Amino acid sequence: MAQRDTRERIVSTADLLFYERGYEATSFGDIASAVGISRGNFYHHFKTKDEILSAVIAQRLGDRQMMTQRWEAQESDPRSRIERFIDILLVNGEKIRRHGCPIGTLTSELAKLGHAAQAEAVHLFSLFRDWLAEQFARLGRPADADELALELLSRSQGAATLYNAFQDRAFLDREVAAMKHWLQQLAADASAAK
Amino acid sequence: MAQRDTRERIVSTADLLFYERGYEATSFGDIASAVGISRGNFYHHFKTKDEILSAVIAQRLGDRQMMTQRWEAQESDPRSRIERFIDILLVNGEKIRRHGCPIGTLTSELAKLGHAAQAEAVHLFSLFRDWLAEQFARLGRPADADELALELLSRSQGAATLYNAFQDRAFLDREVAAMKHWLQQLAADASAAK
DNA sequence: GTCTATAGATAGATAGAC
DNA sequence: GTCTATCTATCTATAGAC
Repeated sequence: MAQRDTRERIVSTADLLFYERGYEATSFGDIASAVGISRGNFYHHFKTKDEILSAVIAQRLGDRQMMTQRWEAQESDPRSRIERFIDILLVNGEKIRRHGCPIGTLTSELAKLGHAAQAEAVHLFSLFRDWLAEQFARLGRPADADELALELLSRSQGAATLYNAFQDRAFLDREVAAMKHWLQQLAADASAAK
Repeated sequence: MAQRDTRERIVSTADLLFYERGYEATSFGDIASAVGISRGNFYHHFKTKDEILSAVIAQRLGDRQMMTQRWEAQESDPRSRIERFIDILLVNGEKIRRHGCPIGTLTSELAKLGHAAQAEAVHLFSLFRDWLAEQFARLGRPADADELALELLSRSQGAATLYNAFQDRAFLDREVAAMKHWLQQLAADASAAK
């Protein structure tokens, strides 16, 4: 299955380069030389640049879905699961400092390009939005679970953007602490209401 | 002063196109045809693409500085001034829905490109950061004025990014209301401490 | 100060040998 | 399935006529 291997290597390499340099700024030649194949071979696997973008987004969707499933398996209570989401900012801190959030920056770029795949990229946000909403509902906030999910997504996006701009680690740590404190208050209020 | 006019038209047009399509995706030809001049004439005013980017950032800096000065002239108390900042999200709502925040998206793109002008673009954030910090200090929070300024900047960035992605006006309105409520609490706490 | 013409590099994409 | 060679379009940038 050498074909399958090459295809996967192309997608993984494109995923990384699209994140680090941006979609528009990454050429077929960049990807081909990074994978170690010729441009001609490249076109045997993907006919257009749009095709590889779709494959990259699909891979990211799969990755993130596995991530949330792992959190569900490892953490039993919704608050701990949501904390795992917040911790992405710390776990991927160095990457975010250099290249921003891989979901937010891709979505923004595709929106500007008027690219058809923008809707697919937004699915990446929707995946976390829906998963977080489910956790907030279980935490005792079924009525405004979706609003809380969007609010947390929004805060993490803002933190990623400003950390990328200012590169101020103290700011990132404060934002993470603030989100966890906000989450703790929600959990405490929910317990008191019972 | 036909030269000066042409130069200004180039900068204004580039400013708009860089915002709507992104810096990398906008070519000299795009700018030249939008202005209504030839590509050759273009190079009489700007020798490289980097030069025009610097001019665009400088113009945005001037615009935003005038904006904050206008807010200072029109609003006497710091809380009203900070509210004017929050209101940008509503005033420019339609543009943000389609193209995101002009400062956040430019900074992110330049960071990915490893572009030298990224530092200049971050100055745009710093301008608002410093101005907001001054207002928070006057509001009675001199000790953590800069932290509060970054927190508000962060929230507005997150709101802009998610509004651009989901295009959900109700979400944007909720975020604006939440920021104003947070500001009101800060002002009330500051008054009580006196 | 504005234009046309064009260089030189690189982009996405294709054809065909092996 | 991988390669080389090549096409066409477009990009940034320059030269020189008017």
